[in-house]
Amino acid sequence: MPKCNCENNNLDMINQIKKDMVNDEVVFDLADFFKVFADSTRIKIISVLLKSEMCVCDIATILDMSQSAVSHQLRVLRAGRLVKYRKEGKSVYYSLDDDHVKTIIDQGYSHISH
Amino acid sequence: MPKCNCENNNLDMINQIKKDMVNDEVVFDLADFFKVFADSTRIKIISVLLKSEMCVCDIATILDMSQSAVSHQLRVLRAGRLVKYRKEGKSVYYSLDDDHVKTIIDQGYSHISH
DNA sequence: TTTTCATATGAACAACTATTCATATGTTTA
DNA sequence: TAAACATATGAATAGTTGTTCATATGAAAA
Repeated sequence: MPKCNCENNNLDMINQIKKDMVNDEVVFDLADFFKVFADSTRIKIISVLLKSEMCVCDIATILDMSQSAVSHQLRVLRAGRLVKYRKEGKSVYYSLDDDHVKTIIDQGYSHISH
Repeated sequence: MPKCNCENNNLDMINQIKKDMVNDEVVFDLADFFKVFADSTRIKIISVLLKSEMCVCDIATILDMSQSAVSHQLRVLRAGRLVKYRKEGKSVYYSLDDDHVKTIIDQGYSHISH
């Protein structure tokens, strides 16, 4: 089955690892989860929400972005279950809805500042 | 400056958060870091390397992928400084090169299995 | 040295994604 | 009720990304 002759990798080991591989669907879900963090706009939105609950318009103001662009990205954050929201009058207030978010962001910072 | 009347967000607060916002370049770097995790192929490669150092060909065999596709993705992992490699004869052995990798993957799993 | 093998890489293409623009929805105020 | 406001969303577009195919590089074997 292996096409090469990497001398330290025997067939048994390869077959074992292949068998132990995580289910494809789980891997896709995990990749989708990280995709949420893989955009600078969404990271900025998360950064703002780490400081305070905030309405869409104020997020747009702080980030110098259009209301539409922010709303589209909040939709992605919602789909990823990273934010929750509450409606109050005409406004919608978003806030973080996951304990892992800060941890993951911090791990990321920790890495890039090697 | 704020275009809306979200009553609990005053101008001072908005300006303060705006001023405290992380530098754009850092945010881009952070997004780029998470982009590395935002692909199922790369997550699979990382999963394999979490178990053992491995040559390119064996990774391709385990994941049922072309050598070229794996090599291209290893390049991305290398650029993100997530893997290191050593050459031995004709083969190149890759392994994980960052303590945060397992932590971040685990955090991800922790989230998606809510 | 020539061939074979393991890996890397450039170009091309298809699929995906973020933003913009226009508009819809739903709430409050006049 | 009509107008104004805050947010959401669909369509279109530009930019990005992952894979394939062909080929290059570099090392070992014949």
